[in-house]
Amino acid sequence: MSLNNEPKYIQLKEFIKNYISEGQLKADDKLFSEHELANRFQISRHTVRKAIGELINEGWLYQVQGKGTFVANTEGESKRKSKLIGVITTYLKDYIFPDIIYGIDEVLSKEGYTILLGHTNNEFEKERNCLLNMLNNNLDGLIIEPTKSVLPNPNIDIYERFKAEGIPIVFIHAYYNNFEASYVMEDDVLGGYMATRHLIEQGHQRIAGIFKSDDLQGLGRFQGFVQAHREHNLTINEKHILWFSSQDFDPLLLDDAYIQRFIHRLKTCTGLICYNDQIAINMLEILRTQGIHVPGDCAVVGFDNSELAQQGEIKLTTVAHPKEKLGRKAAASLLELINGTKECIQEKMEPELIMRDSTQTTN
Amino acid sequence: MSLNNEPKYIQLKEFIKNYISEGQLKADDKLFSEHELANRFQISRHTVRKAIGELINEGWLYQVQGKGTFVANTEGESKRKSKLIGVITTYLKDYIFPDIIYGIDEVLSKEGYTILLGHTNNEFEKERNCLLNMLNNNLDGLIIEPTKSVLPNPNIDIYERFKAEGIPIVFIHAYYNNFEASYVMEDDVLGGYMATRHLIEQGHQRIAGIFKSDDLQGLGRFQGFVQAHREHNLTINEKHILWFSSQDFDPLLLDDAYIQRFIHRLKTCTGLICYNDQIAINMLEILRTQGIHVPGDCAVVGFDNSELAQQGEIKLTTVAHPKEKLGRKAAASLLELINGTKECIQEKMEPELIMRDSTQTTN
DNA sequence: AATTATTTGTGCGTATGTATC
DNA sequence: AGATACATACGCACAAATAAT
Repeated sequence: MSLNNEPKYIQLKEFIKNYISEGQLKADDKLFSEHELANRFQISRHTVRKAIGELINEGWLYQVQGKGTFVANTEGESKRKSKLIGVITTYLKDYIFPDIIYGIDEVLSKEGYTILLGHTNNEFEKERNCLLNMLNNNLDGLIIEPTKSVLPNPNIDIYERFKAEGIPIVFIHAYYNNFEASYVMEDDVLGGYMATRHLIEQGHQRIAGIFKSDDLQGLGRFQGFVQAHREHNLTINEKHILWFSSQDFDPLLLDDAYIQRFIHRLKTCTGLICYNDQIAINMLEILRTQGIHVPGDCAVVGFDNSELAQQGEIKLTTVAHPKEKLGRKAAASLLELINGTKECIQEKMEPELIMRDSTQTTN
Repeated sequence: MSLNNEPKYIQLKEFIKNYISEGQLKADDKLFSEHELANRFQISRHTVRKAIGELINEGWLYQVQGKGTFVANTEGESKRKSKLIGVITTYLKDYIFPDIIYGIDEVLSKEGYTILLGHTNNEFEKERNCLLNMLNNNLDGLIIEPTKSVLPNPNIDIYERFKAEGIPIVFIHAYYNNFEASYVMEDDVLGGYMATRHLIEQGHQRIAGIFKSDDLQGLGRFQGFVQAHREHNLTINEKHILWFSSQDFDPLLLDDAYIQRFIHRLKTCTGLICYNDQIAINMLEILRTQGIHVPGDCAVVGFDNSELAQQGEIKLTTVAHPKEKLGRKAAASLLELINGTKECIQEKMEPELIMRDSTQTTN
C-alpha cells in the first residue's frame, strides 16, 4: 500500500472496503477508531477522516459521536433490488396482449414485483425509447417482444448494455438473430404445419398463404406451411403466397388494388392460411364481397385464437396462441434467471388447432 | 451569521445555498474561490472546504481542479423527475381495461413517461400492496381506479402519504368519499338515466335493475335509474331491484337459487337494466333458459359497450364507456397536475347510448 | 513555449468541543 | 469523573490543473 501512487486516503478507502467485503466486518460492527487507523497506517487523523467521510457518503459506514465508526447495512443499499420488471410488447390493447400481460403480472405480482409497461408499435425508434427509459430504472429483469424480429435490429447496443449490467432478458414471440438470449415463444413452424396439414387432410390441394415478412413468426409459419406440403408431396405455387410487412399492413387489406390482384391469383385455391386472425377476418370480408363462399369455396385458417375469431358470422378456425400461459411461462423463466437458478432458457410452446366454421366441411 | 450557534461550515452551506436559490448564481457559474470565501467569512480554508464538500455531495456544486467551484445543473439532479406514472386498475385483461390503459399510455408515452402497472382484483389488501409498492418508486403521479369505492377505504393512510409527498393522484371511474382528490369518470347517474329513459320511451313501465352495491358506479347508475322513473312519474318496485357486491359476483350469476328467485320476482317486468355488459350477457343466457324472449318479452340494457356486447346472437344495447378516451383524459389531467397548471380536476364524461338488438322493438 | 498566478487536491499538526460508556 | 471517540476548527505546505501572460 505504501508504494502506491494513489492518494493515501483512497488507499485507505480501498483497504476498508476490502476489509468489509471480505467479511471481516459485518453490518453494525465497529471499525477501528480514527486514531488507531492513523497510527496503523502512519497517516494523519485528518486523512483518515477524509477516507471515512467519503465511505459514509457512499453508504459503507456510519458514525456515532462518542461511540465510533460502524459498518452500514449494505443489504438495502448496494445490493438492493428494484423489484421492477420491464414488459415491452409491440402493441397494447388489441388482440392477445392484454392476456399476455395479465399472465406475466399474475406470476410476477405474487413475488412482489411490479411491471413497468411499454410498447413499441413495432417501430425501432419507439423500441429504443422504451429500452433507454427502462435502463434508467434499475430493472431486475426485462420481458420483451422483438420489433420486426427478422430485420437486423439497430438497438442491439442497448440490449448489450442490459447484458453488461446483468439484467436478464426474456424475449417472447421471437428473438433477434444477432443477440443471444433467453426466449419463450410458440412453435410457429409447428403451428404453420398444423394449420396446413389440417387443410390438406380436409382434401385441399391448392392452398394459398398470406405471411408477414418482417418477423420470425411469419417466417416460421411459412416454414411449417412448406413442411406440410412437402410431407404430403404437394407443390407450392409461389403465386399463391402473399408477403406483407408491418408498414403496409393496414392499406394492404382495405381497398388496395394489390390485394385484388392477389385474390385473382388464388382463384384456383380452395384453402387459405392467414398470418393471424386479423388478416383472416379481413380476408373473410374481402372474399365475401368477391362472392367466394367460406368454407365452401375456400377454407380459411387464422392464427392466435383472438376474440376476433369467435365474433363474426363465420367463426374462424385458428391455431391458438397460448397467450396468458405464454405470459406466465415468460415471467416464471425470468424469475429463474433473476434468481440464478438457470442461465439461459429457450422454450417453444406447442400450439393447438381450434376447428370452427371457416374450415368445417359440414354438408 | 456570526452569533449563530450552528457550526460555521453549516452556516456557510446555508449562505451558498441561498445565494444559488436567490438566482444570484446560475448553473455552471463560478463560485467564489475557497480562499476568497475563507477571507470574506473570516474562517479557515479547511472549514470552507468542508462546507463545499458537503454541497458537492448534495448535488449543489462541482469542482474542477485549477479552475474553481461551480454551480451544478440542478435540473437533472435535485429536482429530478422519475418520469414514472403509476397506473392501478381493478382488473387487467378483461373488458375495458386494455383500452383505458392504452389511452393512458398514448398520452403519457408522448411526454416521455413510463407506466408502472398494477391491479387490485378489487381487493383492499392488493390495493395496499400496489400502493406501497409504487410509493417506493418515486412516482411523478398516479392514476388509480378505486377498489370498492363505496366502502370506507382502509388504505387512505397510504393515499395521504402520496399527498404528503406531493405526488398527484387522478382517480378514474370513481373516488373515495373520505379522500379529496382529482378524478375523471363517466357520468354514471346520467348513464343510468339515459338507459332507463330509453326503455321508458320504448313504452316499458315496469323495469327491473341489477346494480352493484359496493362501488360508486353502481350507486350512480341506480340513482339515474330512479331519476328517470321520477321524471316520468313511474314508481319503482323494490322487489325488482337486485343488489350484489364484488364478492358474490360469480356465484350469483351462474346457478344460484338466489338469481332464480329474482327472475321469478321480475316476471311482470318488460325491461331490465344491468350494471354492466357482463351481467347483461349472463342474464341473456338465464332469460333464454327460462324461455323469456329478448327483446320481445323483456328488453335488456347493459353498460360499458364492451366487446361482449357485440359478440352474441343478441347484440346488446348498452351505455358506452368512453374507455380509451377516459384513459387519455385521465392522463392529460394528471400531466396538468404534475406541471402545476391546475390544482384539482374533477370531471365527468357524458356517456353515449348505443342501441342494438336487445331493446330493438323491430316488429 | 515557458512562466506565473490562481485555484483546487492532498496531507500533516494542533486545539477544543461534545457525546458515549 | 475520566477515558475514548467523533466533531469542529485553525494553520501550514506542497502538488496538480488551469488560464493568462
